[in-house]
Amino acid sequence: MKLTIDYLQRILTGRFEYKLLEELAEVGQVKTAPVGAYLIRPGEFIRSVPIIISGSVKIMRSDKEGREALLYYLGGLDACAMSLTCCLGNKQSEITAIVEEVTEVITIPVEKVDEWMCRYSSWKQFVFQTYQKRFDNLLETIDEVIFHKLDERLLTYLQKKVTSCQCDVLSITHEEIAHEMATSREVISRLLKQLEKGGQIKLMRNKISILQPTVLS
Amino acid sequence: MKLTIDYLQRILTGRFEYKLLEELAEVGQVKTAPVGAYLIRPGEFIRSVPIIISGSVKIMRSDKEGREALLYYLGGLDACAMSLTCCLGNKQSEITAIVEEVTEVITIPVEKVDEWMCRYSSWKQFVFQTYQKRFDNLLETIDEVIFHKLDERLLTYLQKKVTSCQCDVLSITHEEIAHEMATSREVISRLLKQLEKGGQIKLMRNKISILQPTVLS
DNA sequence: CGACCTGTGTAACAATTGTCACGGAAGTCG
DNA sequence: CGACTTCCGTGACAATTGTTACACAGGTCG
Repeated sequence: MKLTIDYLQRILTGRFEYKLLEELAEVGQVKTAPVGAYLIRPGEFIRSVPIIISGSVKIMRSDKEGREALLYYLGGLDACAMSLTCCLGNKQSEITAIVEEVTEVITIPVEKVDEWMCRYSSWKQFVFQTYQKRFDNLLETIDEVIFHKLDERLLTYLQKKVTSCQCDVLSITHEEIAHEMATSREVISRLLKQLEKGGQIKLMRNKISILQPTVLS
Repeated sequence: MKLTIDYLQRILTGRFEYKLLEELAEVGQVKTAPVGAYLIRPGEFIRSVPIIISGSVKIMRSDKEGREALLYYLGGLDACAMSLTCCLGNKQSEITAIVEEVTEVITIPVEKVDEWMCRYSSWKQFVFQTYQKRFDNLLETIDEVIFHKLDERLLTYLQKKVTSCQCDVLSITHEEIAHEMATSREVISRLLKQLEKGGQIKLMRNKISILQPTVLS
C-alpha cells in the first residue's frame, strides 16, 4: 500500500526530518501481517528492512534439533537488527520473526537504508539505536538464562508477554510457554501452579491472568 | 604512541583505503594493555573506540549480585560493539572488557568514528561488520546456555579458550572457570574429572591440557 | 623442617529440572 | 448424549546442578 506524508508524520512524530519523510513516502510500503505470519526465517535473505508501526513481533532462536526459544519482542517503532545485518551484509538470517499481534510494518528497500545513512543523520541515529536496543535485548535475555532460575524466568516471561500484548489475561497454553522457554510442559505446569499458590497469577483453561504489579518499562 | 602508515598498511592489509589509513595515522593512538587490565567497566562512558590489533580481550557480563559470566572473546582486528554504542549513543557500558592476553589496540576518537562512516564506505562496512559479529557472538552464547548442558558448555568453553590464547595447555584454575561460567568450583572440578576420564583433557595443578581435536573456526 | 596458603578431589546431601505415566477436566462435533 | 481431542494436574523417579564439609597435595617462606 502507498504511504502518505500525513500518515508518516502522525506515526513518526518528530523522529525524522520532513525531507526524509517525503522519501519514505516515496519508496516505503505499508503492509499488515496476520498473527502467526513469519517475517523472516533462519537461512533466508531479506531485501527490505521492516519498521514496525503497531502490533508485536516475537524473535525466536532455534537450534539444529528443532528446539526453540524466545529472544525478545519487537513493538512500536522498532526495527529488526537482524534484517539490517542481513541487508547491509547480505547475510542469511539467524533468527525467526513471528507476528504475535496483528502487525503493521513499513518496509524500506535495502539501497535506501544504506543511502539515507549518510544523507540524514536522524536516520543514521535510528539505525544505530536499533542495533543498540537489540543488543540490550539480547543481554537481558542472557541475564535471564544465566543468572535466574526457571520460576523467576517464567514470571518475567509472563510479564513481558503482558506488556507485549497489552492485556493482563494471556491466551496461551502451558505447552506454548514450554516451547518458548525451551523446556517441557510438565515443568511449566508445575511452576505455574506454584505461582498460582503464591497468588501471583490465576490459571484457567487456555488462559493465564497475571495479578502481579506489572511494573515493567 | 604515534602511528605510521607503514605499520597500518601491514596490519590492516587491504581492509581500508589509503586516504583512510592516513587519517587513521593522524588521529589514532596505539596502546598496549597488560593482562588483567580493564578496557571498560559497566557504567563507564568511553570517548574512543578501540580496535584490537593483537592479543585477546574477554567480554564479561555481571549481575547485581556480583556474579559474572563470559560472553565472548575479542581478537585480532575486532572492535567492541559496546564501545561503538557507548560512543555513538553516549551510553554507559553494559559489560566489562578485560585483557586476557597482552593486547595492542588502536584507539579512535568518537568524532572520527562517526565522521568516517559517510566518507569511507570501507569504514562503514567495518562498523556494521563489527555489530554483526558481536550480535552473532551473543547468539552463540545464548545457544550455549539455553540448549546445552554444563558438561558440553565446559568443553566448548575450554576450546574457545584454546583458540583465544593459541596454545592447548591452559593456565587456569577450576575456580576461575567456575567464575566465568557462573557456577561453583566443585561443579567444575567434578565435570573436569569426568572429561579427563573420557580422555578429552588432562588435568594438572593450575593447568589443563586439551586433547580434543580443536576443530574450531 | 614446620606453618601456612592455595588448589584439587570427593562424599553426601539438597534443590532444581527433566521424563514418564497416567487420569481427569473441558471443549468439540458427530 | 457419546466419542474424541486438547489441555491440565500430578505422582514418581531420574538426571543435573548446587552446597556443605572435609581431606589432602603441592608450593612458599620463615
